[in-house]
Amino acid sequence: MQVLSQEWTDNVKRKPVAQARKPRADSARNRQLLIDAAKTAFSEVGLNVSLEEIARRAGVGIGTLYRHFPSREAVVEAVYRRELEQLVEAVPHLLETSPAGEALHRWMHLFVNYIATKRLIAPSLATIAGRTSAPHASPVELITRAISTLVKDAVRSGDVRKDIDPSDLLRALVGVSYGNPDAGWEASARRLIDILMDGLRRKGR
Amino acid sequence: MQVLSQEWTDNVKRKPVAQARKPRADSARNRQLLIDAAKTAFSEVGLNVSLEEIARRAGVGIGTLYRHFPSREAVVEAVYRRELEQLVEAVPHLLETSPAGEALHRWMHLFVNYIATKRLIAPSLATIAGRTSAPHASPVELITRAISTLVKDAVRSGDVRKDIDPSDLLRALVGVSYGNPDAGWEASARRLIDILMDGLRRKGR
DNA sequence: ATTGCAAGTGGAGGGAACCTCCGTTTAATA
DNA sequence: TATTAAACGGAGGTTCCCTCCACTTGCAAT
Repeated sequence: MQVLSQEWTDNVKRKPVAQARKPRADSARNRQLLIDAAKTAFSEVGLNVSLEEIARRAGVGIGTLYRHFPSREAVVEAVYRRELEQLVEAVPHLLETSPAGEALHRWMHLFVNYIATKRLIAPSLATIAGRTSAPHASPVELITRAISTLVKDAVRSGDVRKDIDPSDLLRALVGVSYGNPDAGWEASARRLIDILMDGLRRKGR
Repeated sequence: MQVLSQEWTDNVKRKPVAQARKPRADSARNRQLLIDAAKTAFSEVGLNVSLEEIARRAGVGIGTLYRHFPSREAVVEAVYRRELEQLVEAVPHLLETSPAGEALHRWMHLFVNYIATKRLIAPSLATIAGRTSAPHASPVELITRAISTLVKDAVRSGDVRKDIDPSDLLRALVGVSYGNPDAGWEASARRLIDILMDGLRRKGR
């Protein structure tokens, strides 16, 4: 489920004049440790947590953090990117291990996690938004594709009613997550999602 | 045109047991100097300009800055608030010194200034949004009221056509300012405003 | 296995920014 | 003019940022 690091992906595409060596295992491991540590540190301490503390939590030196992420924003972006990746890549996994209806239901809860992270880091994400280079699909696209797959499967298997448009469902998810008083929005969103799911299951009896 | 400082307004309301002394003139002056310095420093250096530089530009000590604004966010908020105040309070002044049509035109350009500031400081404004206490009118309300006054006067005086809804005009202003590529949005917005104004003046001939 | 070495690591340290604290100054009143 | 509380300023302790480089480690070739 873990995706390869961005650097490695890039290296593969590099011109193969004396082809590059495989990246070291510890490098990739440390990168993951740093992103994990950053995510929890952001939520526990706040967005202004010192980079030194993030390095400490990850069990690496501050120099290592700076090699992987040249700036605070790079750290934030990495956290966000990974969250998005996990959301998208969870789809095939969920469809393999659960009935399609339940896969959809679980994914909607993952979506709440994603929004939680996004809310947390939105302030410093703002400055880098709109800077996406050409070959990257937009988050909205990726998410739309993901939910469409799930809905289609769930409809085909008869787990949910036919008259449901994935885009409508996505709008509902965004609605229950965003247009909300700040305190307790997450619990509220999860309750509403469960209700929504119940509604989806009674297929227009 | 300058509004009284927040502190003084509050003091007036305080219980008059041995009534408070008038606040010192230098205090209010320094507050204004700080806000001015902060605004230009933000636009010239960036949002991360050090508070020490802001104090230096204002010609006051760092301790003075911290007495007036306990945190960086407080500075940002003060800049934004004053910008909003100026936008709203410009209305009567403009109406006194210009024909109603020109007052409206000039105000629309002030609106671009306001948006420019807002764009600049939006990232750190995000964290304090939605924290407004009860007795404060929302920015949208204030602005709507302002533009309504201007439009009504301009219609009454015959400077602009009758079939113009202030809300529509506001939406247009937001449109030309926001939904735009980042570079050069300001010049573009000003050109469009001039065109818009020409349109408003030909009263459905 | 051994070895060469590029890639990766860690943390000391210089510099910048934050923020407090308190002795000094100054504006408002009597 | 004298009094006094409010406001000022900036030294300095603390924290954080970020670079630099001597050291370590994993990959690949032998």
